[in-house]
Amino acid sequence: MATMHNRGVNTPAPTDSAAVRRANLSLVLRYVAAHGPCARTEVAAGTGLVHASVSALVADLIDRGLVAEVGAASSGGRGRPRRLVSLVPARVRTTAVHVAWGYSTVMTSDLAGVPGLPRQLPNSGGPFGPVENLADDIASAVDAVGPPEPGVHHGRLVIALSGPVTERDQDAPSPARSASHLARLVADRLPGLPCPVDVVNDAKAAALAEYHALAVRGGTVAYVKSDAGVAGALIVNGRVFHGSHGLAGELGHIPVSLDGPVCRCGATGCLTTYVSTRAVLEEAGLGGSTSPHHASAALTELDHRLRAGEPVALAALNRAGHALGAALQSLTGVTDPDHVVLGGRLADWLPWLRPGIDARLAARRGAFPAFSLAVTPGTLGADAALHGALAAGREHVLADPAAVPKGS
Amino acid sequence: MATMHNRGVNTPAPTDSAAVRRANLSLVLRYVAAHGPCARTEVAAGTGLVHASVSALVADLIDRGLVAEVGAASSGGRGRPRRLVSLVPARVRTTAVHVAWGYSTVMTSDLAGVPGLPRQLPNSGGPFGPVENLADDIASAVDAVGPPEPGVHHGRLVIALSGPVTERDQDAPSPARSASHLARLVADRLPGLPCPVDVVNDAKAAALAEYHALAVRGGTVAYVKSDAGVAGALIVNGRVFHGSHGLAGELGHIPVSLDGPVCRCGATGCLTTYVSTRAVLEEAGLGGSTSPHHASAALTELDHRLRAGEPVALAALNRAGHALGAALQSLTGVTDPDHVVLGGRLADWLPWLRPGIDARLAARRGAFPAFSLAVTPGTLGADAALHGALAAGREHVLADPAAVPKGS
DNA sequence: TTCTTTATTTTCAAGGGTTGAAAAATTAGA
DNA sequence: TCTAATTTTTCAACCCTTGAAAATAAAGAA
Repeated sequence: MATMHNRGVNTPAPTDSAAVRRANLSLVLRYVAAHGPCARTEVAAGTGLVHASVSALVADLIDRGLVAEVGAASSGGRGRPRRLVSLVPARVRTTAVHVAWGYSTVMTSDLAGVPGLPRQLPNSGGPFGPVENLADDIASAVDAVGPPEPGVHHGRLVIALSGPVTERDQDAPSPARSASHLARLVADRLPGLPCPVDVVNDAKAAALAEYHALAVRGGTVAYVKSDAGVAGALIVNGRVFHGSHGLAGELGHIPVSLDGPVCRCGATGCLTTYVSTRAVLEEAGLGGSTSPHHASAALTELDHRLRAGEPVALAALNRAGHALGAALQSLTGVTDPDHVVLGGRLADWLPWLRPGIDARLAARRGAFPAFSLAVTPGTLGADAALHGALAAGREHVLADPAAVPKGS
Repeated sequence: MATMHNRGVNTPAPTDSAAVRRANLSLVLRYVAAHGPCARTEVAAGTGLVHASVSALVADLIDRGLVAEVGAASSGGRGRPRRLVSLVPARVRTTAVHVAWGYSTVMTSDLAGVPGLPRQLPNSGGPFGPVENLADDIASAVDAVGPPEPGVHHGRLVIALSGPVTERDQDAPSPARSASHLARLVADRLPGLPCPVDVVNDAKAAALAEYHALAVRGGTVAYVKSDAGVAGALIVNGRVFHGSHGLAGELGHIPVSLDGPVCRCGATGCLTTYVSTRAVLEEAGLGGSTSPHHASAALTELDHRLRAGEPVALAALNRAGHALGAALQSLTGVTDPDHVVLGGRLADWLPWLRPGIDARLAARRGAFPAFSLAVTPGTLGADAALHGALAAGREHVLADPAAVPKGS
């Protein structure tokens, strides 16, 4: 009797020559994308591939429209002039949708990462509503930007979301709220757009975007933001680190003190109780109302008072800074990043938070000579999640150019 | 003028058919190692490779002596009987050395992970001495177990070490104390053993060993131990996670409280000040002397008092348990592991630590339904680092069987 | 102007890898 | 003794990279 064994989920798939082609196509495309117009010789030297291979690979990429010749360039000396090839950014369009409470935002980008203008449109609810409504909202947002022009390949639709639909199916509260189910619902509503649909967590997407904005290669980068809630994510070697249940990098409920305020989560001394917008506003004497409108006005008022040097406001931020510093101390002890990016309100507040952060990290700096940790404000503002979703979409094309069809 | 571009450190190397062969050889070897004697058909079904490929790959592995036919096995029905192939564990020997203060321990293992008896021998110092002495000690430890028998391939010599020689060159305090320099010194002293030499951190090696002992696949596992000092490591998908400066997982200096005792590192409220052996002994009224002999006696005495229900001793452990629980709360918030293994003294103390740990983690369990975190004692005791070093050595062979030479 | 030199790109045979189909091997049952 | 069934091996076909040789194209020299 023949025993049929299926490969386990963690068993790698067999490798064949197609995988080799994929990897080398990706290598060449990334090189051209990163180094601008360049000759085949330069690509060969930069990638370690041989001239002959580069010729074939570039020809393949030209067939797929991802790369084009942009004329010759005599390099000073004699000899056959170099024929420069360059990325064709417009060949691939990536679309990202971010669903918030009351409105959705949609944005596209080309392969070079140049984004189109973001478009906002009202929706029927938020990420916490029925999943069918969610799919409707996403589909109409995508419809609003219209179909891609002929000859433009639609690479991927990426949905940035926070709420009960999670990035990985195994973390979803129920099968109906799994990423794959939402993706299928959206795809069904967009029959004219036959492209893969991904769901990413919005905080993780924002982290990825800020990581790319740093323009560092590799390393470990942590991202912490505070808006409605405190969230965060960890980027390791350019990829989101999920952890076992998709909760890695979520610093909101890190304990800062053994006996701090009681958090909504039930624990005591969570970071959230020190640095959330609500906590800071209350500590500054500006709390009381929960309406979004009032909160916005209160934030403006807080900013005025901070700039005016009002002692109560300064004390509130100082308290938050020390708490955040302690959290970063924990973060550093566990994951040893070299960079922390602060997003949301934390980016605006950083000047007033920094003394507390530095005080907490000073000891560590002294004890470990090799230790270094840069703490900087995020540069992308509220659109960070959208930009990250677009970057995730582009990454798929760069990693597997063979998925873009050949022929004009 | 031709511009020569070298590939950047993070740029992947080009892929070729040799890489394909390597990957598939590894796939087949891992399958045979994990599933015991099995027929080629079974390997094909389990790996996704085609019969023809499996035949060729198995023949290659037989050539290298890593696998052998172990006779036929009629599978009940009619048809040509299956010819079972099995791992040949004795084909490869891996050696690990652990250097401690005053003595070194050396152990070997075959490819199946069955270890030889550990051997201890006195050395001229510890990991903090001159690197030349370190190399001498390691070389004489390896000499003590003798050369491998003819026909046995020596896969790798792995050195488990804690101290100023770090696992990665970039984390070393000076070039003279880099892992590659030590490896070269050791290799020079062992001219008869032409095999690669690796240096791994002993806490990280112990973490890897405990991970393998759990027999889980993938996931995120954290390891924390307390002996002379508090250390730890993080295993992600079966590999050590280093972080940016090789300090990831080092929980010793996580802040547990904003205003705790002052630590030697300069910060306040570090985990070390609550759970280190010294701190617990002092808290239990058994501190005072720093001699190793006295500490050992004090630990035995502490154990007696704990079992007798002595209130001061119980209080000391309770304090440590709550601190450790808070640290695990931080750990969970940052990296979201599904398993924490406690090593060293912590494994012995776990029964008395658990109430504090559980109290701290209870809130988190309630807030995140999907959250789960098992906390278990390590099962490998003091030899964990050696076992981990051996596992790291075996992993190299399993990942690249082509490095083992062909021919008997 | 023509020839030589130089640098880039393409072409081509060779070698290694996987694959699918056919052939060979081997045993149980008719 | 023959047939069916199952496993293993063989073999031609195809894909990919590689190294060397050929083709291409411009600058400088005669």
